[in-house]
Amino acid sequence: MIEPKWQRYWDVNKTFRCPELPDPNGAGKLYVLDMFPYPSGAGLHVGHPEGYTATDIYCRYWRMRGKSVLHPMGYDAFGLPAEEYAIRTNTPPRKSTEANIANFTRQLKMLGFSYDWDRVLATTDVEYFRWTQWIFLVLFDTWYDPETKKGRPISELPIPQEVQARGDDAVERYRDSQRLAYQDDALVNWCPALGTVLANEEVIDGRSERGDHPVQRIPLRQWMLRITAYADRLLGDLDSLDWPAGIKKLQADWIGRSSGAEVDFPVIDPASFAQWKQSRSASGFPRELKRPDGEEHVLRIYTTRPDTLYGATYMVIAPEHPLVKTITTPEQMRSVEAYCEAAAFKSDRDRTEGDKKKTGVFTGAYAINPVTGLPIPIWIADYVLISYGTGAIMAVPAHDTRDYEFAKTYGLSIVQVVRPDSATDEELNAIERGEVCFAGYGISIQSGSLTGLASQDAKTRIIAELTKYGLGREAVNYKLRDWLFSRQRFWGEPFPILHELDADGKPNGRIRAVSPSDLPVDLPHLEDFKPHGRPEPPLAKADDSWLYVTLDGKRYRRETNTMPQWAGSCWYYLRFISPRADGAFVDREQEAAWMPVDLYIGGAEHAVLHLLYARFWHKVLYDRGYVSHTEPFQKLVNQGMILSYAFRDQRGALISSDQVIEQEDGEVRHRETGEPLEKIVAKMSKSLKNVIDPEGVVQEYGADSLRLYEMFMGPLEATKPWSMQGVNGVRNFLDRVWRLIIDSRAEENLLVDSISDAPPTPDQNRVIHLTTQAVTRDIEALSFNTAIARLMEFVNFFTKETVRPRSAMETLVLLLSPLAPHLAEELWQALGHSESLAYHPWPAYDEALTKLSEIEVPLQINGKLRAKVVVPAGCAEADLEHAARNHDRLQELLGGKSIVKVIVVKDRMVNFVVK
RNA sequence: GCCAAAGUGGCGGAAUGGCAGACGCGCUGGACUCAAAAUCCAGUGCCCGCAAGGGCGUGUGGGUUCGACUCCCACCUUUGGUACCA
Repeated sequence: MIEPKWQRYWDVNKTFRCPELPDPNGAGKLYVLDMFPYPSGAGLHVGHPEGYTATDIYCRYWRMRGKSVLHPMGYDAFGLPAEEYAIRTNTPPRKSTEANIANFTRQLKMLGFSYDWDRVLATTDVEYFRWTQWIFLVLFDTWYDPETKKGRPISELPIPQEVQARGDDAVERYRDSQRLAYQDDALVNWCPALGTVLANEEVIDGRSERGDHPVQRIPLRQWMLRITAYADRLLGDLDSLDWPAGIKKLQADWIGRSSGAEVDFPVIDPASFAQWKQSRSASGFPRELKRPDGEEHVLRIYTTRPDTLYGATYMVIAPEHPLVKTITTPEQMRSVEAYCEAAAFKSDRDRTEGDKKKTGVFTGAYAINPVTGLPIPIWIADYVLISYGTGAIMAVPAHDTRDYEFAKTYGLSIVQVVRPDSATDEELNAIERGEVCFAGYGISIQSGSLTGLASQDAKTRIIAELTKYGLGREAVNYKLRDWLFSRQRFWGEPFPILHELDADGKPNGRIRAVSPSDLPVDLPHLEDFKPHGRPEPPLAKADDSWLYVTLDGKRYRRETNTMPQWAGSCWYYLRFISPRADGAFVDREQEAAWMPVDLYIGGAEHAVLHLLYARFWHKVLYDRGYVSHTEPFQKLVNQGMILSYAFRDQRGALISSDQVIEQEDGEVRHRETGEPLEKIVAKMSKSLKNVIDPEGVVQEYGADSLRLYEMFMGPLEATKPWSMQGVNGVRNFLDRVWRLIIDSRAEENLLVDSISDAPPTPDQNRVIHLTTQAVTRDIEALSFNTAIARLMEFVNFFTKETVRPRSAMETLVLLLSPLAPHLAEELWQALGHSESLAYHPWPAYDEALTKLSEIEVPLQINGKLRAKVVVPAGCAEADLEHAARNHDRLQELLGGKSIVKVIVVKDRMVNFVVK
């Protein structure tokens, strides 16, 4: 078994240990990162080795090219599955997590990845999350200055006069409200059965994804991170990144910047509108609306289409809007209350999923359209979300599909104010009659001073007018929300936060950060961390000795929420740089030397959450001067998903693969019914019994075969199906490489007789240089499938050669070594080397030697291939044309036709255009 | 609905606008063998033809070009993602 031998060798010799700083005499630094795995009990699946092999090849290649390579691995080990498993088996999560990590490490080493194992870390290591907590304190100690567009220390926060006047307590509260980490009452998905809040993604149709338990929306005081402050920078800096365009777009859409205007609609008697307008004209547009009081109410809306303001025929506010209670008329109160109550029960997802039938209820109240002066009805509908914009909209049914649908349902009036630039009369009539909704840009009509303007110009114009009369202003909105950062779970990082208690032992609302010198705040030992059905975190059940702290004569209770799983993965790439650093989360000098990550490979499922969260933390750390770059991951590549074959019967039902018989003619039938089945490609799943276990593949075919197959399947970024026959194919190739060099009849590794010290023949030399060139280019481009194909061609060629120069075989072994390192090391040794080839210089190639002296050039007539002519390589175009014209076959075909034009491409082709 | 990626032999897939199908799987034939496996050699897009050769071929329809898998337009299909964001 040569694989364990070399794995031991690399381990014992620490072959892939990375220096603290890049070698100043080397070819530069390279930081290559894998998305570290969640160590589940199931072990590695075939998707892990795909990305990990790709990065491993890249690293091994660049080491041979002389770069200092940082290539670490770790574990993202906090999280709900571990906790659930712990509850089921009644074992502490730390114990099962450690066992899973040990298993993952064993499996990863079995695949021969060239990680620097001295740098391994887990987010659950106390010494790791000590610094996760420390970074949280940085967030807590930072406010975002919109002037400089930077995060700054909270001590530099200017305190407004009126706050200062109200005393220290008010100042403290004001500071707390401006921090990047702050507490807020948020509506959360609370699942009593699971005893935790759930992310929106974990709730389906009002029930939990796990266990199918009911989920309620309840307000809970939660920790939030002010990621919205960084929305503009997170969006703008995407430009500088070498990421797939699709992922950038996904992030941009997630941030969801839109621009438009805010407009105020007064809820008053039409008779007093003129007076209101005049007072607004004088006072200007108020920065913030006063809390609802007295007679005069104002609805502020946000719109991206202020140019359609004249077409606003009604308004809609969210059921949670603060004005619901105050403006609803007594007659409507009952139905409004019923509607709002029903809406409260639904989650955001519920409200937006399923059938999109619009529902709503009339408040009985009217607002004045500030440009037409006409009263328009105010409705409540759950298609308006309180969490976006101002929670209220102006409805323009003629030019917004949602408003249109709503208006049609409730018989509200539709007024057209935009005419399409180009449309048939029929279409124009249909819009005019309100039979269709036109949501595009065009020319404003029936819109006062805007009439005749193109939509974009109308926007600019109306915003100017609104601003002038104090009715509105230009505004920007984001879909991105602040990040709900706390969880009611045991298995996560405790917050380094203390709540001050009053004399009765109740929190008085003042909070205090744990001093950095008192970190880490370790998890307490809990006998019972099971959910109890109340939204109190499990840590509340900790011993008093953990829970209560006395500092400076004051009593405090620890924060009992824990951080979400994302926390640890937000900065692990920094810890890898100096994993044992004691005085800081990362060593400054080393950070500056290794960052940014030059290549980051992982699945596309992290396109938004992890990659956005990590960028956010990095920018805060940058603003506070702790890291030297604005972005962490310079180049990102998403590996494609590996699928597996599955079977479907005539009704379309999926059939478990152990129920299937494949016949010799390729037909597949059901084992019991004999029914013919369709072979399809599907995600691997337990129920389909089509899961491929990488460990089993290693046992049967070897790690090099698994690595090579996963790279040979197709382009790294493509989704592709697994085929065991394909694994066998690459295994055959590796065997052929072995037999090319090693005499398999002998017991020991003796070289085959045909290997000689003779120099390569010109033909052989051409193959050597051509292959070196192609493999070099392909590995650098992460095009491993074609690199392997080129090596196969090399082997096919030399298998036929009866004299195989040693130098050619050495080149082959070196070119193969990043892809199939175990076999390559063994062959390298057999070829007489005592050192590992891991740092042996990569073979060089001479482009001149890759060229043939004579080439065959295709001859076309009217673009159709008709003949070929052999000419010296690089021969002049005139000579090439001459050779083509003199070609017998071509002359025959050209006979009697007049040549209109001849296109000659040097070394490529000649095309005769004839009539 | 919207967004993204992709449609090439029996299958996975190759092809800076210039010989479509590299490489692998599968299949067919041959060598070796008592036989089988393994291995090696040859062939393998489809159609017509004994052959030489010819015709047709990269989802569909159009376009640009001397020349299109590749560029442009429209459409169809598949796979991901997303969902009332005003």
